[in-house]
Amino acid sequence: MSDAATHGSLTGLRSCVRPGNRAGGVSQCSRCGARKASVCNAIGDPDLDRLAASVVHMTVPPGCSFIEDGAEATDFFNITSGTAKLFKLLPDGRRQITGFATAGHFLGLAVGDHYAFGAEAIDTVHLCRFSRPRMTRLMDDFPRLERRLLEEASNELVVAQNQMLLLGRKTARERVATFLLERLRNAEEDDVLVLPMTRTDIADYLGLTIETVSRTLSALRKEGLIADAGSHNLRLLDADRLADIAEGDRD
Amino acid sequence: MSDAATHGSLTGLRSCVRPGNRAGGVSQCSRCGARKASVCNAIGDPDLDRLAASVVHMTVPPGCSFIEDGAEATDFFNITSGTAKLFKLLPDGRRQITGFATAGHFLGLAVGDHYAFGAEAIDTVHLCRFSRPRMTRLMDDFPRLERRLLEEASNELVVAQNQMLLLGRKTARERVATFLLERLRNAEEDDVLVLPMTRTDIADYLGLTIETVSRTLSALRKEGLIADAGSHNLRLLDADRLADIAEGDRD
DNA sequence: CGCTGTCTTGAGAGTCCTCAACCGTGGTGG
DNA sequence: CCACCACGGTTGAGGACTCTCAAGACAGCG
Repeated sequence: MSDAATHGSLTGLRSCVRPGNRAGGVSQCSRCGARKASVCNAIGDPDLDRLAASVVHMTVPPGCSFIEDGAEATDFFNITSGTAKLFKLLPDGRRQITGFATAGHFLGLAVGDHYAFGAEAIDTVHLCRFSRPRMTRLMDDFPRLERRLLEEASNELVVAQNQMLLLGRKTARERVATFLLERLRNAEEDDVLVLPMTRTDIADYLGLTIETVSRTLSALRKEGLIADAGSHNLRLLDADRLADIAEGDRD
Repeated sequence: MSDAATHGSLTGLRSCVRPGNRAGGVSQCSRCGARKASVCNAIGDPDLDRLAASVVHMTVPPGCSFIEDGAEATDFFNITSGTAKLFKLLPDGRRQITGFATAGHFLGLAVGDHYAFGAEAIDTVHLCRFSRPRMTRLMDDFPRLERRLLEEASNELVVAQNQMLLLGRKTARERVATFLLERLRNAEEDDVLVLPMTRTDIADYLGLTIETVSRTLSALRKEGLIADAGSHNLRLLDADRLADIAEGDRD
């Protein structure tokens, strides 16, 4: 944890999160934009007040961490907007980003009672915090919620296996192509994707260096497969070709 | 899926599994050696007959696959003895082993209704097969089972994140050291570990080539950190030093 | 005893990393 | 207003770690 600063922005470590407010009225959860995509949709409208009473809303400014690797796992989190990075560190500061979490993602599943990863906001992140005891009670009362969580965990496992394949067996070019297509799913438009994270984040996610990421993107640009579309935006010009590259076809 | 044969033993693809028998008597599950470590321990003795009636025992010979990537996910599996490898393939045959599953491991959690990985027996594997509908009914009737599964999935996620760190950021030497220590946990003796898998499997698990694995083991042997202990066995002579290496300390 | 498959070891090549310089943008303060 | 700095990103040259290709050693088995 020494010179992690050389690898990331690292404003983190001391959490710079505002205390947060208990969710005000009954309608809070029903108006939540992330509800459709999140585990909360396992709880029906009539019971939403139970849910709303169990959560604390929080706002995490960019660059601030809200889960610290190894800390006691006291809470679960549900992201309602923004993007966070989840990561693990080696003692010498090498970092692996294990995933980017956006609206609807549920965080905090841990073995034992300590988090096994860190989490830091990339842009401003809004999230709901559940204490463990409250969450347990919710699961007791709403079995559908528990089933939904199992479903979510299964999804994450599949994603993790894909990422292992990427990290263990794909070339830099294939990794970047895979990443771009993956980002497409989080995109609003058909071919324009938003990259709120820095090159350093992308590199730490793909198991590469920022130079290799930059060079690879430049190459794809030169080949007419992608184009700039403003700051932190990219346009995919040939997603089919990128998909071929991502799977290792031809080069 | 073309020349995967160049990367692994690959007797697989066509499943060579014997049909299997319904678990005979009530006592089958209570005598199961894997019960202690498996999700089945969520179900109390009085209900074990319900459990036993829901499973089919199967024996999978070495080298045979019992889960095929992309196939319809009709069953869950619980390994009771032996070791299986879980893997994903790229179209050109590159393989990533995402994990080794031993007694107590629960397999088959999938997103949607298709498996996202393949599974193949390394040595002779004995397992219990649950059909999805039966499993769903069991979870309905035994909420503790469902909670246990969520716990298991959380564990797997933590393991997966560690593996991503390994694949994305560790050197060959660190990877091998990490692997050896990981194997130590599955070992019966304090310092002797069993490696039922081939070098090819280890390489595909660590994101390396068999040559690099072999060279790295030779180097550790030369340094007096490990020693041969018979076929497929290794003795760890300095686990502390290996732990340092695994985390990137000094060299 | 020869065959086959696994493992080991060596030499050379290639991909990606390291080190370094440079560019562009945004914020700050003289 | 603009110089200055900090930060993120790009590009280049050289090097290192791991891969590829190849040959040989070893063990199991018909």
